[in-house]
Amino acid sequence: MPDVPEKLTKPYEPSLTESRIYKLWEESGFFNPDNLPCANTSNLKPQTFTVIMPPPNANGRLHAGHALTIALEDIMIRYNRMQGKKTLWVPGADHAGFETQVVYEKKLEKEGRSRFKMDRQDLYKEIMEFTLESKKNMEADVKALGASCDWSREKFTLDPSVVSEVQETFRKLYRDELVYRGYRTVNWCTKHQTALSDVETETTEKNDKLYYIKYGPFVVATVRPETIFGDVAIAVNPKDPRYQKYIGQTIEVTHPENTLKLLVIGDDEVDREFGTGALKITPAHDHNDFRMSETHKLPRVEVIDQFGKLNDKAGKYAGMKIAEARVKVVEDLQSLGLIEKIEDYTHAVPSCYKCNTVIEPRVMPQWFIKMAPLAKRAADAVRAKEVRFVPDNFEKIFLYWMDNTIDWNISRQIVWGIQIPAVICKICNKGDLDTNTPAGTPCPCRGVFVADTDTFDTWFSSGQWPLLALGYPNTKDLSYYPTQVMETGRDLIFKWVPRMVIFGLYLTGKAPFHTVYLHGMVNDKQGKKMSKSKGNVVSPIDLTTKYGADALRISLVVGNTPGNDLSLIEEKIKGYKHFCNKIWNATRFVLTNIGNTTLDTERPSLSLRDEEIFKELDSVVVSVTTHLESFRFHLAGEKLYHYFWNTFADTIIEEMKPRLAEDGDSKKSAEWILLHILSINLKMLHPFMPFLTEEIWGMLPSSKNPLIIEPWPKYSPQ
RNA sequence: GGGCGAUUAGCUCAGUUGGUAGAGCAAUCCGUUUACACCGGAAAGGUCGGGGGUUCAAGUCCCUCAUCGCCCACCA
Repeated sequence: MPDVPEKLTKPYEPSLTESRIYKLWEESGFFNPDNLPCANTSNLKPQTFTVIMPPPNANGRLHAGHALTIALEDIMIRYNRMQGKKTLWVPGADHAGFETQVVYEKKLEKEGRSRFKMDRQDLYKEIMEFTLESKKNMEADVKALGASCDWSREKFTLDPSVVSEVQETFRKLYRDELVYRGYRTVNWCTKHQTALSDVETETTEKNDKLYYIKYGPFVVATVRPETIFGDVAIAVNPKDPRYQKYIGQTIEVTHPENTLKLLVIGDDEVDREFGTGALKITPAHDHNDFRMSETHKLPRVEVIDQFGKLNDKAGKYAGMKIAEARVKVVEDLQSLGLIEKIEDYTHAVPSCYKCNTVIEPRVMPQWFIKMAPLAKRAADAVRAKEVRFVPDNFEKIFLYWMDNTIDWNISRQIVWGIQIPAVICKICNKGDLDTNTPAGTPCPCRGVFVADTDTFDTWFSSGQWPLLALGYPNTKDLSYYPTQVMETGRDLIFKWVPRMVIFGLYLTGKAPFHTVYLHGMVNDKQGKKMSKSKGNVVSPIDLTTKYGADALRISLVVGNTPGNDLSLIEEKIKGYKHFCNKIWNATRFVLTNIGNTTLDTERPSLSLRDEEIFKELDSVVVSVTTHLESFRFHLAGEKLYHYFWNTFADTIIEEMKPRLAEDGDSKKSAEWILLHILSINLKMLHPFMPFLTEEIWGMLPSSKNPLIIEPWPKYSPQ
């Protein structure tokens, strides 16, 4: 019996293989496309294949969804690398502005500290230290999963070059009049003390009361009686015969604290069927009412401050929190006989997606991006099929989003982020680029321009990520742009994907990727979303330790169709660990039975039955290749699994056993068949199960290059 | 109120252009034959959510209903 490596005589043990093999790959340099054979041999420009990794948040460990991302992207990358393409996968880390700030604030809270009592610079420095430390852990997790990405090109969203380019984009938008300083209602979180974009709010069902309040000749229905001090008008539908006669009149309304003069306006937006058909207008604390104040030129009276308390406009209610004031105001209105009735009412209320605090719309000066023209270009590109979606029904969702944009508030009142390169006047709220107007310049309003301390919404920088990750505007790597595939979670179809398309088109005229592959969410075994509060979070690193990265990877991919959610079932991973061992044991059998046959041994003459075996293998190669080209990774993986186990191991090996016991040509050809089928299987399995296959590849007699750069099998060897 | 997805074997899910239903796990029986018990073999298990339609043929296309899930939404 020929010698087989000692480790092959025992069951497969991933922990003895994985970190060693990863190191081998790193040292080979093949993660970097500049070192690939195709980069150095041909004088022709080799075809490139590029994927930009969605940069994981550098504020914790990877979760199960990341593992799916890594598995899918690494499959694409390894497959295309083996196809001989100049293949680049750029890793990154996201500072994740508000997300990280929230994580860090929780940490501060536990220590009995508060960001509001800290110096901006000190806070920034602390979060930076925390982030850089977390970043290391996150990167170790990415490596543990086997990601064959080019670490020499890794980017962090707070790298100085990234920061300055993000700021430059803002300046360009400003010059192109696509960014403006607006004074409008924004989504204000009273806990986190910052404005949020619409995608950072979550609507939750709330049971409230609907109060019918007498307003002079009207009765208006409202859930927010505490805002009556900010009322400036009553709106009715102009077609409503009940109220038509009042339109244009000013009516006097008595409240507990004061008497208001309210203009009656007619507006088609008012639903005649809801409530009483008459609506009180509070422009400073309601997005709708604000819009009406624009069309009808109404004043805006602020009555709630940044902490969610009533201000002195509310007289004796000043200083009270919203909930408390509501109770008191209702009591007082009732004693004045001004409440006609109170109904139970269930409605959807936007709240902060991090702390669930009800969002308070507040009028604030902030920077906004004009979305309509940018979104139109993105929609056009998608309609022209310059960008396609897998699965394709996401195209509809994307287009719906692009056709219904509202201007994007990019100012955040937090320190953790990229500072907006602007100056503002705190008196008149005018703003300008820092490069146009240096801080300290007097403002015509007799104020003075000071540096804006606000930071960008994190999606403003991540929206430019495909370019930033390639070092834009530095041209060295721009030959990799546009990239081929953007693979990410389906929840990012509106948070992230459109912004990347928009900025890619805006900055270069080209969409940043041709294909958007969206995977579903990885849920727990009951199909429930994983969350820390539910305590059902499963760490991919724990699973890797227990079953091996290969088993985890392929179990996440097989049976998982794009766009659909996946239940993470440990039994399934265990099943694929068994598959790893099956491959391991089949290899042991082959290597102990092939005598002197090597990968270089010439093809012997084959029987008719042997030809059939290779014909079947050919059809597997064709089908696996087609599936991979068509993003059907789940089918490619399943096909390989069954071919290896049921056909190769159960049938072909068994069939060859008697021949191996003989002597002569039949034995020789049997040896050759076994080694070659094993070798072709290893190549095709490599993108799915890189560690195990690379380890075994190195044991095959006369294998030279590492498997990572072996050519993808096209057809059976002749 | 709108949109999307799902509904297939006990469980988790596949089933690409329509052509007589598949896998893993679980459960049943047999087997320890020198790659592997993290194994092999055998058998069992589904009127593909209901109803209609198109077709020679439908899990697959169309309509409709039901249930579940997700997302979006400015009727105060």
